[in-house]
Amino acid sequence: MLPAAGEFKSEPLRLRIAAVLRDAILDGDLRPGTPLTETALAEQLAVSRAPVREAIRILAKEGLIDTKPYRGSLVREVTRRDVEEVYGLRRLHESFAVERIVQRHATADLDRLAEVCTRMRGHAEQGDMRAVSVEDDRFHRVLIELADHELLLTIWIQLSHRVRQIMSLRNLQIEDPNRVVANHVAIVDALRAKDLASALARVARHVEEGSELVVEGWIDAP
Amino acid sequence: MLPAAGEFKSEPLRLRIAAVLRDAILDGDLRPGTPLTETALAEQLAVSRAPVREAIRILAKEGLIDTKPYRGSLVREVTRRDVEEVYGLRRLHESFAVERIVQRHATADLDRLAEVCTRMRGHAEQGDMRAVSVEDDRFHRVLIELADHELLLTIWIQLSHRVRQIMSLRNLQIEDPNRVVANHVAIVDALRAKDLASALARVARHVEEGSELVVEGWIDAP
DNA sequence: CAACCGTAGATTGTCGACAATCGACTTCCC
DNA sequence: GGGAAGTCGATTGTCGACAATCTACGGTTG
Repeated sequence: MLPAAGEFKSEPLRLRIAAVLRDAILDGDLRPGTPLTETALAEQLAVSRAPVREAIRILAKEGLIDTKPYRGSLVREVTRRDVEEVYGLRRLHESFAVERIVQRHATADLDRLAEVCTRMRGHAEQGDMRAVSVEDDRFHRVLIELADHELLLTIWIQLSHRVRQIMSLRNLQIEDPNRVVANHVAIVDALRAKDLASALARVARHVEEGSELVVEGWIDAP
Repeated sequence: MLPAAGEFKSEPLRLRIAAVLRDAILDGDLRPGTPLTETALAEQLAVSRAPVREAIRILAKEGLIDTKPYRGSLVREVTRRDVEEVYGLRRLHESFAVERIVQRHATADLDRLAEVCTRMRGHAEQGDMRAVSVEDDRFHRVLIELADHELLLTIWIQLSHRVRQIMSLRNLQIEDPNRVVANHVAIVDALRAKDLASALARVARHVEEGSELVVEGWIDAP
């Protein structure tokens, strides 16, 4: 098997740098408040300031970094309000996706969701919580994709980044994996049955649960 | 009266350039398909390529410009699908805002909306359709602001840009100004009465009308 | 001692030059 | 005449240097 095209013709530097920084932020390696100075990063990464600068701009647009003119950038603080807003919009957009899926009779594509569920169940049975949450992410990503709405997808991607960051900052996996699997299966079932009301309710409930789990006891930085 | 602070300490160049280009695109002066080369723009604006480059990146993130690595940028084409997607999300987000406004008992702030309506009515009576649509924009912007949701607002701003571009590309003002005013007043009334169902229906209807008016007869570039 | 001014250090903002890449055109060979 | 390799112009990608700006600190003055 030949390597993917992306391996040879490397992406522009700024995108690779942005990806590195993004992962570091989203995984909590760069905690909120950490200053990001162009010069220092450029030196560390052994590149010039130009691509670093552009990477920072990209992440700023994604809401991961705060930048003040002539003063520098730092990893954005995540307040309780941010968490509530992110989850609120997440619920809104997932509901929208569900509506469209039911309307568009995309029942055939639902197999993609079902596949994710079975993989998730496998990991759950083996107690691999890490893998479960990866499939969890994928599930919701696929759900949005099935809505067949480009603009929705781009907004969703931003939101999902924020969600990932929030989860890493509050690294608790106290959820019951079997329950998580059951929740997702229930959503697929409702979609298969084209039961819009039920699907909406289950999605809303699911997001709500996650939100409560995270918001509860969230402490804002002073 | 002293000049505003912004007059003295000028914003970073990239932002001013981005603003200029954005206005040009949104007003239809730069039509979709127009190539934007960094060198040419830099020369025209008598600046270096760096800030021009950043401005282009900003607009690319906003979905106004398409960029291909090493190939250049051009004003993004707007397809019928784009129009449908933009209006679909616009409706979604305005509905969300209405829900929050009713929930949060923000009835006092509704005066801000009422003010916009009266200004709009004034312009309508004088037949100044241009001014009416400016107030129209402001109305929906204020509506979103009243939802008191920062993330929603940032997404909305992007959406409103796209809406503005779409309107300029299809410069028809065949709407009856008095009808437009009445629609907005009706929304405020429903909000005042805390009649969520009615407010949602009226907003949805309003957006739908605008959408139909624009989508109808939209021709995609080949 | 307090308030103010000015300066120093750090950081971003802007610039011009060079390198890398892409797509189209040309040319060469069959 | 057709196909493929090579080349060329245009454009972006990257770089290092210099300028502009901000804040904090320290000195000065009443």
